[in-house]
Amino acid sequence: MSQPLIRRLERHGPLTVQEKEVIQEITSRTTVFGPREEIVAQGSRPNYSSLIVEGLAARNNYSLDGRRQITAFHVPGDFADLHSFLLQPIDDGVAALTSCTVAMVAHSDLKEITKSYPYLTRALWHCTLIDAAVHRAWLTALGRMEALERLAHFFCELRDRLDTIGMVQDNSFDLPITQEDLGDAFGISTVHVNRVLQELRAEGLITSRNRTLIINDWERLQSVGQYNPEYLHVHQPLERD
Amino acid sequence: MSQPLIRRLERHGPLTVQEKEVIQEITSRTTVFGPREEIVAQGSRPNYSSLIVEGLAARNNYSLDGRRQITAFHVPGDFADLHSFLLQPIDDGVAALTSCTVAMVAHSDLKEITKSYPYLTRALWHCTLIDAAVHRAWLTALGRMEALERLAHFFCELRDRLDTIGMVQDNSFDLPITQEDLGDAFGISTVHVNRVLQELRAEGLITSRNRTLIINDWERLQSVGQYNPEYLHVHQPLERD
DNA sequence: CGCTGTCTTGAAAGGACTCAACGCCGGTGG
DNA sequence: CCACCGGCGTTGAGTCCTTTCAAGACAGCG
Repeated sequence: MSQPLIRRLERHGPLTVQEKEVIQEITSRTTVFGPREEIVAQGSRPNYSSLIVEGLAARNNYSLDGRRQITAFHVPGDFADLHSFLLQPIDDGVAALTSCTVAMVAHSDLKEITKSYPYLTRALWHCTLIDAAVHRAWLTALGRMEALERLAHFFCELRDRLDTIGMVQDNSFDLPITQEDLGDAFGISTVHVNRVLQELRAEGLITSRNRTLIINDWERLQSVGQYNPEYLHVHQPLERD
Repeated sequence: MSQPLIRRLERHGPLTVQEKEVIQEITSRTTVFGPREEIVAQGSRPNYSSLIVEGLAARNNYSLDGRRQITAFHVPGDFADLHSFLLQPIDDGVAALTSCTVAMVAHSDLKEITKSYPYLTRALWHCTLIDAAVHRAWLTALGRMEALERLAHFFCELRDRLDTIGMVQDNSFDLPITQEDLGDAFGISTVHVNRVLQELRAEGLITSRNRTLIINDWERLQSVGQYNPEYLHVHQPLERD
């Protein structure tokens, strides 16, 4: 299997043979985590960053009184905590939603990259910037959109992110996220998630059963969610020189 | 006046003379913007990043139907859109809240830094990671906290950020942010901001008059806002080698 | 002195929450 | 092979936080 990080970085421009070798090398150590298992603990100081090779993961931020906020979902090819390279301790823990294969990339290797591979450095930096751009899209959703719009927006986002890695067929994809998770991500109660999902179904926008989401009306779902995929910068070229 | 960016970066570790010279050089071109003036337009593709040298600025993200979400506030020493170096077009515009002195740092200069100054590169990357960490703290506030807690949390955050640049005296500081701005940042209506502020005042936590905020009970304000300053990474050391 | 942006207040309406109970389904173990 | 169990989804009713609309007060500025 080709390294998902290489594919991910090459979305923005080709890598040299040498760069690809470096990536291959630093991502060779992998571990498998079971569903609901914690990959990185909030408040810990790992000396590696976790790259999702396979599976779906979430970043959890528990507030002082124990409420959970999911700050990100991660698909294969995403670094779940690349920021822990420079930011310690880690302020949000990573947990597997499904069974996950994770590559542990040593921070020392990342540091070497910043010394010898300027383009790779910018590409990795770029990854963390997209992460932040998604945070901002979520901020707008949480701050200024209603529950129905938030979920519609998220389903659009997830569709596009999964599509770039070939995990969408006919606007349908696996959705191993519980209603409780959705609530914790988008600031609504589990009960209300349930009702909003019913509304999306009743509106003919989606079908969901057995952990599978089918988007029945892609145009209208985007419109309801006020979705504009630009913030994902999926194929934005990254200048090499 | 010593360059605020140098002071900012040196919070995490000393710079070499040469590094300081580089920073001094790339931040030499400055412009002044009046209150409410737009510094960078949403959707534009600037070839420089804006460093706030003096004044207070906000990042605005307008959704498709025109609602505004403020995604960040920036104090002197902050890059308002360092991410535009690698992420184009810019997804959130920058606007001055007060009169602002802004240094325009050419992206070409930043790219040169990534080629020749690994430590500076990591330090700048680090700046964008803290930016994202603040986003996550806001996500938790917007998703899982009530209006009262959100504002309490923000006042704690702002106090600490202003304190590191010497703009707080006796737990009081200038607050040139209107109630409408606060609402747009924390997902509440202007009317409700007003009522929540009254409650914070009635509880004896703050006093606010004439664009000045006085924190009367710092301990309790932090407790109400469930505030833990760790995510700001104010004095986290950044390894040089 | 009047204008305009900002702050304040009141009342009614609505979106979302909490609590509590029930249904569904796949997995486990006897 | 079936009963039990736990996780997840669904439903109903009452409550509460927050919004909207509308109007008035205040303050700085030209």
